[in-house]
Amino acid sequence: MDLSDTSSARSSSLDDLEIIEPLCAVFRRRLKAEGLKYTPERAQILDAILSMDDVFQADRLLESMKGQGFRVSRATVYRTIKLLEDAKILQQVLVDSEQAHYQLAYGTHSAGLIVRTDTHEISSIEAPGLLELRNKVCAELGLKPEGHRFVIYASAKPAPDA
Amino acid sequence: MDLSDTSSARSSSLDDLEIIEPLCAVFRRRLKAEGLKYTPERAQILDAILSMDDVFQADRLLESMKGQGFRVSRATVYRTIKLLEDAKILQQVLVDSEQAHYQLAYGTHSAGLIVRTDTHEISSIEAPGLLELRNKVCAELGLKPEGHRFVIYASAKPAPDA
DNA sequence: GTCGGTGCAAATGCTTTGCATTGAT
DNA sequence: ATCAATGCAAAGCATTTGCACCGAC
Repeated sequence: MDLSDTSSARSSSLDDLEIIEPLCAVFRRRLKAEGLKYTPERAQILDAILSMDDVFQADRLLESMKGQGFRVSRATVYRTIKLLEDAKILQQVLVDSEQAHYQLAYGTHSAGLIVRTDTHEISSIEAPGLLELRNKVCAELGLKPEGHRFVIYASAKPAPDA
Repeated sequence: MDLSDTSSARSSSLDDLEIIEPLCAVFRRRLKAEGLKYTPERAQILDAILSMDDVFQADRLLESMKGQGFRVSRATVYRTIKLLEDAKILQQVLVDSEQAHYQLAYGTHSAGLIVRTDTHEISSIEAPGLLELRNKVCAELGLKPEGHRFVIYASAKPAPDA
């Protein structure tokens, strides 16, 4: 199963489609291309993901869905997340070694994240030059870059008084 | 338990000590400062770590030790790794969401890693400017930087023929 | 009507923990 | 001697999987 295939009639990348085509349509198309089915559960899960924070965890997603009255099983949530990863709609981000975190892959976040060590909030950041740095390093080593990730850990500054 | 305390007689940071003081001495001192014991198992584990690859996993460490005829329990390995992390001798690096990976914290690796997606080899890299980038981003957000990590995923270049 | 999908519960795999015993200081 | 450390086996947790039933195509 390779949902990342882009050699269909519309071969544009996700980046191009995000604005003009809703993600659910992208997903549906990728599924069909693999002979897989676009079920209500999968639609609901993608929908719920769109209403989550930038970076979320599978368990929180399930929790959120249950809170909204959806009846999905944990297994289906995990299975669908995996499908969305395969389809390059979702990507895993490594924040800590506890639970997997995910974020939408469209919009070409510069793969930069800032993790608040005090509040545990996570957000994407603009960190220019990473791509170039990555490519330079890979070129020097004679390797083909596949991806990269930059995570900053930070906390609130101490009160400026005293 | 706070092994990271550096307010003892010798208050220099690990970075200063790495060359002039063997890590086992550092560890021993930090343990003593906390009223903990420097056991043969702990010494052996630290020793085994020094002979591991730059980046290693707890399980591989245990395996390697068993291969060398040491008789440590899995529990002790995990417990000691945690102590070494507390003591800032070891640090966790996030490479994938499967298993935790560790590397020695001394030597001020620039917190850059390259992960081969084909062979799964992991090595540290020099990636200049990351610290500055981190500090700049944090300054803009009014946050205090605590740490950062840059991971590049790459594979062998396809054969240059054809 | 066919496969693939779903939910459930059991299984997995890494890591942690309770407890009785052992050992460093 | 004391109090922490060890080893074992059991427990925990996030995630995955087997299986019987269900439903999208």
